Amino acid sequence: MDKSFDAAAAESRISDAWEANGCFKAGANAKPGAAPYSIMIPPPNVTGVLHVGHAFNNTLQDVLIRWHRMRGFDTLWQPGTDHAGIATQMVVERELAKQGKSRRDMTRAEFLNHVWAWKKQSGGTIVKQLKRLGASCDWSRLAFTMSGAPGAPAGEEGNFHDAVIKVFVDMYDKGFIYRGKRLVNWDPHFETAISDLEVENIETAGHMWHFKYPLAGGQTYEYVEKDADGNVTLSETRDYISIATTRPETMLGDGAVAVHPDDERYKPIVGMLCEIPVGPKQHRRLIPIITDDYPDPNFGSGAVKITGAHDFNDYGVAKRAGIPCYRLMDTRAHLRTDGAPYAEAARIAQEVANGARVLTEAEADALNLVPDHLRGLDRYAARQRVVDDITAEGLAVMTRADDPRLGKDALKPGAEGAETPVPLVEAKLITQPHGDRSKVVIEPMLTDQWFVDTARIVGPALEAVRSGRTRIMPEQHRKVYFHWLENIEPWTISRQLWWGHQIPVWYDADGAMYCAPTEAEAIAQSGGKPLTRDPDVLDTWFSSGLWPIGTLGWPEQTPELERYFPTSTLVSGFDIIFFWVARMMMMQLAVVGDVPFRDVYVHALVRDEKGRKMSKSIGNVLDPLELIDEFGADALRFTLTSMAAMGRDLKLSKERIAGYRNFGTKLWNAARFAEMNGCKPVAGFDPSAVTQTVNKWIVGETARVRIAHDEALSGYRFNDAAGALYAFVWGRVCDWYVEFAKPLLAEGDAGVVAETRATMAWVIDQCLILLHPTMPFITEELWGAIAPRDTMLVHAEWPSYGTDLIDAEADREMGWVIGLIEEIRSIRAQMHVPAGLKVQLLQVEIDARGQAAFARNAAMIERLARLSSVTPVAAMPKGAVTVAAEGAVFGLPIADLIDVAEEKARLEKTLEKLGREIAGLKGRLDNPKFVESAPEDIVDEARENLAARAAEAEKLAAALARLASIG
RNA sequence: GGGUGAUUAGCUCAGUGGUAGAGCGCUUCGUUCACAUCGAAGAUGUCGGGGGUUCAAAUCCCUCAUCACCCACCA
Repeated sequence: MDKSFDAAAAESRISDAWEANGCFKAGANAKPGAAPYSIMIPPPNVTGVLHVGHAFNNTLQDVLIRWHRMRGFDTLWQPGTDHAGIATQMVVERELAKQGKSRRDMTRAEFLNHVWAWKKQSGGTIVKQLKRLGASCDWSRLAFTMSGAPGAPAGEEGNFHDAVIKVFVDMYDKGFIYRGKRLVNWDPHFETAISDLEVENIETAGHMWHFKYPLAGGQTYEYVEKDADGNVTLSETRDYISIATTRPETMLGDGAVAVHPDDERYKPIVGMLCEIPVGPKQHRRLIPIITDDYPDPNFGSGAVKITGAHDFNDYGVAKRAGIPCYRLMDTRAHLRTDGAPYAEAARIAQEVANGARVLTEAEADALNLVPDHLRGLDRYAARQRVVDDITAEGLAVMTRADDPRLGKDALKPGAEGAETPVPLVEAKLITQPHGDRSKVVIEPMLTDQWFVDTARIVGPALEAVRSGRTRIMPEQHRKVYFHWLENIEPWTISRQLWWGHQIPVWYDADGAMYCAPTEAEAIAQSGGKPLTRDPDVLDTWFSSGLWPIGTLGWPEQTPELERYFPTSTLVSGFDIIFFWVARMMMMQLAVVGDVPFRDVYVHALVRDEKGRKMSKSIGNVLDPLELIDEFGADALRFTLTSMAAMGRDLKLSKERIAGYRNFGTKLWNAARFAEMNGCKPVAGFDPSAVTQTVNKWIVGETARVRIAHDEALSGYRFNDAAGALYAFVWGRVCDWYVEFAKPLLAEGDAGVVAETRATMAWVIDQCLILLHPTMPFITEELWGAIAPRDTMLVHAEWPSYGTDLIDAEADREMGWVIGLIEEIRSIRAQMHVPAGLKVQLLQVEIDARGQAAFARNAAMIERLARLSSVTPVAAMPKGAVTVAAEGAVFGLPIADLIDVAEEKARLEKTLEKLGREIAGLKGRLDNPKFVESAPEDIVDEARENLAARAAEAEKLAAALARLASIG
């Protein structure tokens, strides 16, 4: 065997062997009559490359799957990828752009061919990367959320598309899906609607302008402001109403100005008309001043302009008050260029405002109220023009340059100075919605879209978690889940993209809708009319919401669906609880009436060592593949598993991974030691039949760690499971058992040597088995290297031994031996005894139990404490250092080597510490309430502790006294 | 504006009622035949502040402070 594990060389070889032997296939290694255990992989984007988050998520899944597989469950880990509508279309369009091509120059079918071609070429990347991590998915079942879609090339067959379409049609028929013109989040970059969840609200520096809307016909009113006590603080005659806005360009689409019904300041003018201070003077529009509960009298001027087509709040007000919504922008958020010239549109709008005319929604939408000189401008360019125009006209509200409201980032055109009036433009932090993919500011847009009426299917999803039919762990995420579902809004599912599942709805010439799985059926429904299909596709999450049943063959009642659904565990990051987990719950319950999974384990985010989210722009991204290259997949996996404490973000650093790489090397060398000492696995070895104390002890320790590991993993406490294994392998097996075994193997009689070899081989095997779920590669390699085996380690039998292997007497004895060795080592180090020098141990007094323990383990103690001999003496000689152990006193005659003062200091320090402990224990035991109320075992433990500490203190006090007599 | 979580050794973090641990780092020593990707020994903590419950609090409750994240329509 080499000195260390060559991960780079071994990993691909081992991976190939696992796959070649079908080790990961559904049901592989299942015991007869085994219970199913299934996990659905969160499908990574087909465009994706493996990042640390994937590595984390999939490591945890693999640990669970490998553990269950070894335990003989009928396992399925279902892999696959997601077509990721927007993300993929974005990538392919970018690729096309490099070749000077654009989607707009080709037909839909042509573009989709490009996407499929791209998917074929690079869609397998992430799958290969998952394999490098060691993910033991049943790769023969690799699924894709667009398989079987029309236009899919050979090799992309499957029925996922059919399942998605069937669900859409069913939900449409039940009325769970509807179409309507609504204000939706519009991404001007991708030119599509997106759902609420795809919007990120980001606080950005912005401005709030204050403008005057003149009252129609030069009317005036007395504007009165009062303080909280009702004292008048301002009273003046005004011919305008002051409006504050962060988006002046939307003034063009105003349909009204709203004030709160209780706002005394504006009561005189409610019902009047005021003028929008933009556009050609001769066609300036007048709009009504209305009341609504929405305006907050304490914010801004208390008056809000109502632009129903470009603001969600305004939309609500407009709907309530019957104010028309005038759309100002096109799909790119440029001001509209279509429709009649401004003069004509403004005239019609004015008739509406005057109450002389009523527009239908469609008529209002067709009206382009953008003044001619602003048409075609980008929204931000338009904003500047509008502000300039109004300011030039003198309709900006003026204030003094030292007005604190202006803030340091306020726009202050013209002269500076406190006495100089400037337009009131407040510098303000504005929370603005951004597209999570495009990063551009979202424009609320009035468009026709498809929606899932989530309120109608949310009930069962709430109930399933409330009742515990599906468990969400850690518990805190239940609240998040409940909160979101209890306040759920309709889900916008249509996207104005080409890559995705096209909505199965057709329209006839009159606009009547026909929803059917195929065009032929839609035509039949219509009675044979010519139809055109809705061009939109479905939100990616609509199809991934069907991932559990879709991958198992639904709507066919396949054996896999029968066997593995509902799935056992879902492992997901908290960031997609709403996007994915909640929607899978709702949709599976709505479609097949059952929960998609029993347990949901929600893990945290991986961050960099400074706790920042990893992002390309910061440049702090750790590439898992590079980490695997550098440290091996096992090291990365063990690190992630060790850090997977529930509910907390984890900060990943290379140092930590290096530490666990070293752990692998440690294991490797323990196995190497075993090999070099002829420790071969013995068929039929019975761990309960060993006779040597040290062997009994390590067998018991092995049982302990198996129990601890399994309990931890059953509760999804991955870090505890990994920690227990680490402490056992390094802290018990390597630090002690291997060292104990050395003298036995070198000097023991034939029987002892044979038993120790067999035990050592067994212990190493147990280490490999127990570590395999977290460190599959190195353990598989060692498994094969140690001996010829019937099966690969991936299919080895998981042990079930329990506490019956723990021998209390062996435990106690080895605890005593280890304690004694540590004590002697500690004294040697503190007294500066040269490490290589062997010293004599004097046995001053020892009870029968200690005598026996010492005798059985003398060779080990001598070796590990570096003793030259052990000599019984009648009394502690002068100059010997006292070594106190339970039931015994030893001495180290190292007088000529030590400094009396130093030894005195050592004893005093130890005594002081003991004294504190004794005082604490005494204090508790002297308190009658403690003895009465505390559990018996706690009290007993305290008593035993006190006795042991007191005995030790006594011995050390004696030693100190003796030392004083010398000095 | 709501909500959730965090605050423990120099750093990163475990620890859900019994008197505080790990890894890394640090100090000293070590070429003992598995391993220097190692070994031995060691130092370092008013467990964020304050109050309460309890025989007993890092742990439960209240409060304050700071930080992080999520959700949210203040023009």
